[in-house]
Amino acid sequence: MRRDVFQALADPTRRAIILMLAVSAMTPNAIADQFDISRQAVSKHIKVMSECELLAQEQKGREIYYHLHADKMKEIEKWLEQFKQQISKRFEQLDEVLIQLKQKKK
Amino acid sequence: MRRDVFQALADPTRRAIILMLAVSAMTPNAIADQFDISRQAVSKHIKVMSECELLAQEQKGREIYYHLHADKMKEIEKWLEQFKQQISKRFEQLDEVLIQLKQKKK
DNA sequence: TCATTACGAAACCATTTGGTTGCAAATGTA
DNA sequence: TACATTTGCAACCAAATGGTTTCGTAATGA
Repeated sequence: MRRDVFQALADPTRRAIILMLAVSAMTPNAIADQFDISRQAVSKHIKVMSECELLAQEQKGREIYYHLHADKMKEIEKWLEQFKQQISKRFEQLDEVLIQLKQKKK
Repeated sequence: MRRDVFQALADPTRRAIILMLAVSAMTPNAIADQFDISRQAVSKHIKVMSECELLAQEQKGREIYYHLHADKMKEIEKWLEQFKQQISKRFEQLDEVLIQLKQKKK
């Protein structure tokens, strides 16, 4: 099983859960109330996100509050930075072509 | 089948392909040469990315050059913005708690 | 004309995914 | 103590995923 933040973001339900937990920690029941799927289905999503260290749990009596480990999202940003860096290479290559065309003219 | 940019990014091979195509368009064979999997496996990844409109093809004789539709990546950035906005709400709530504590002291 | 090359499509397979229902354990409450 | 609530875990299922091999077809070049 692949377990990284990209995998966590791949499912729309998980993305919605992440946006909710970004505001404040919640219990599985409270999260499940917001969706049309079963509590257990939500629990599975929570498990996936826990496995990629996006979530931390805090037991309070019989309730478990899930907190978002927001820093993990930086991995996405890091990749996006890498992506933009590659894009800039494209333009560098274009520049080279233009320079070569210029030299041919001479 | 879910077909969005998040899905496209979920697989590490696809992420690597995207980074390559960000620099310049490539043919399926040229892409496959960079990986240990079969050309057909790469073709499947290309298909997934095409279906979520991340790729555009340009036929040149018997070769097909796949170009990256880099703008599509903005959907990821858009979601990340939304995420950060939610995170900021968390601090607004914290501020409220502090204000309430202050008022209780009086 | 004919072999080669580049590619997509199809069939197949094991594994993963996203969902379900049922159950047991732990905790809080009457 | 008895009962209700919150939760995780296991079993199960259909569909999707990521890979393979095989085949068909269109363009290239000798």
